[in-house]
Amino acid sequence: MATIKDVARLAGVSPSTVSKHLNGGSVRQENLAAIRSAIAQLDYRVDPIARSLKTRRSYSIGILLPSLAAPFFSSVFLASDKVLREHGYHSLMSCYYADHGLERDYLGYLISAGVDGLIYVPENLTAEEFQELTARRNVPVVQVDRMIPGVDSDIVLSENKRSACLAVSRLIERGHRRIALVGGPNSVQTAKERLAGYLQALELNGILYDDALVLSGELSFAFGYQSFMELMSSGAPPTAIFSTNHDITMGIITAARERGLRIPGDVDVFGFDCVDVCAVMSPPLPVVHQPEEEMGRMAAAYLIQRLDGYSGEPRRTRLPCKLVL
Amino acid sequence: MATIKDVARLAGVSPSTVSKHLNGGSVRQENLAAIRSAIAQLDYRVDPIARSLKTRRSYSIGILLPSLAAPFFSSVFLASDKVLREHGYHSLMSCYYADHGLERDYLGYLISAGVDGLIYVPENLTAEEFQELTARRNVPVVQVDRMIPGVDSDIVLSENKRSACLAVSRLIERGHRRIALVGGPNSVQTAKERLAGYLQALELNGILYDDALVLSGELSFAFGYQSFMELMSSGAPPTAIFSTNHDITMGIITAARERGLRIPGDVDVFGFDCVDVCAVMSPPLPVVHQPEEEMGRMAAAYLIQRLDGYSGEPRRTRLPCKLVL
DNA sequence: TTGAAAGCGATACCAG
DNA sequence: CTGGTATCGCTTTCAA
Repeated sequence: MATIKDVARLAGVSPSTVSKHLNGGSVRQENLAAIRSAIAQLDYRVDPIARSLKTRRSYSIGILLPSLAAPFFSSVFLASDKVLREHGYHSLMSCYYADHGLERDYLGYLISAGVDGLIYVPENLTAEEFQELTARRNVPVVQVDRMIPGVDSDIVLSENKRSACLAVSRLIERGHRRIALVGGPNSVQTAKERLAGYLQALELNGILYDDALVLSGELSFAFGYQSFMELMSSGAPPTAIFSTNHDITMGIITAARERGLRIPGDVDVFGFDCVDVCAVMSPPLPVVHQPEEEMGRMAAAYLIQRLDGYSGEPRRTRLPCKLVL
Repeated sequence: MATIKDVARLAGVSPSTVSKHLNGGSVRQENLAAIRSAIAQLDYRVDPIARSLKTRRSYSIGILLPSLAAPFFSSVFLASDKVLREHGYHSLMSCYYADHGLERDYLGYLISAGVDGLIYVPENLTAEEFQELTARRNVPVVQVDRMIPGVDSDIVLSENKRSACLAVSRLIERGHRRIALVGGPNSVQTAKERLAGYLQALELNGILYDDALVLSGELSFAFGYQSFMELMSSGAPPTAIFSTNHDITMGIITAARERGLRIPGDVDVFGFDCVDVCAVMSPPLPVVHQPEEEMGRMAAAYLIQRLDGYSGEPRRTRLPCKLVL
């Protein structure tokens, strides 16, 4: 691997001059030509490691997320990546597969591995763990989609409670009184908020809360499938289900079909996310659509502002969702 | 941020001694204590950037993949991550969202960003582009799931042709003669191989190839959905469909249900991947199951061997798939 | 505009 | 075992 010195030597200038050119400075015509040719000849490329040791910038952004296989994240991070790239950054993702140990480890790793900033979708970390891992490091973090209560960072969320309430209200308007909720664990703040919205809708409509109708568990296809079977096997099954997660929704739909139950004929279902998939069903499955692209863009924008020196109070943005019926 | 010098000063030893301890060397008892206490007191952590400038090792492995939202990749990289971690490495993923420009850019970026090795799922790059981007760099690459023809690296694939042939043969055994294939673009080697298996099965069974029954396109839900509609709207629709991709399969199933066609009653479908999802349908959708975990583990193992100095010929491994009926 | 020299934070060699 | 010194590759004064 050629170094900047090799280039300098071949071009007959000093390393400083090469460096200057590399970083957009102006150089005398003839030197410019010589440097360019030397670079081409040697296939020289700057070593980002060495560069960032000196500059303390790597122009890479860490993305820490719990799961690869969710269209929601795919959309969010495609959008954030686009913005980041426009500003000269690259995204480096680490997936912790919803594992607490991995989440800790990768958070610590990314923070000290030299990323300039971090977009983080938390799941199981406590505020204390987070503080400990990020203390003294000067890496701005933006939490997306979820948040660790007690962690002060920029945050981009959607209006989970409000959207959930609207969705459930919709089901109530359609005449349902026994509405189940199948969602994520309470350790996930976002799941809690959606549950709160569900409860609010019940309350607003004078419907009594029935413990047996609320199932919280893994954000997975399997959990959705099992939950459906469980709910429908009970003595008093719900007439409608509000599912607060994509994978869960898919599990529910599959289970319903397997049981020979029509949606929405026999049981009504309201989902969250996965608009593309749901829109194509017949009839389309109504869902709460989160503004993935905007969430991604905004997270990236917040991060870039911090990297550009902005140091105001942590911002908490709640983006509105749409009900797609 | 405290540096090794700060620690040395506080501990009353030289940086070299601290470094020795940091890297597992033995140090006199009293110094050990002093160093440890200094590290704790200062919350010192080694700077991986500086370290890797010197050692030329970052203990990070790049993972370059075309898509986040595929359970297949999730399984593969969970498995590879596990192996890599056991050997002290971390995974850093970049997703290029099936975009050629992004694929190029991120490949170049990762290669020069200091990853020690790369696990790569290619899609659109030519061998020339690949060579150019990786030339002179000494980063071992393992291709997984797909391959760029002409690129000599370790490769872990599954037996695409054979599995496809078996799957289609199965459909033929069930009495089908008009079998459609819906799969990926020809630029993806793996898609080609599966098509080849399909053709082989037809030939072995004396079935004439019908151009109208073979649809190649994006590896997406939408393409599967459209393809199904197109196939079933034609004058002579197939009685069975072989789908060579998860997302495509989901699109097909959705479309079939929308049309009110029963699987396998009205139209038979054989899929690829997404075993968990397909197993839970009723009746379970038969699929070719690739050994994701083993693919991931093996890719990681190959990489680690290279990083440990192994320099034999590039290895091409074909892992057998299972038909899950 | 240019280049000599210092330094980013850590490791490695080698003499003591 | 210990520590001085050189060095990794690049950027950054600062004087010329």
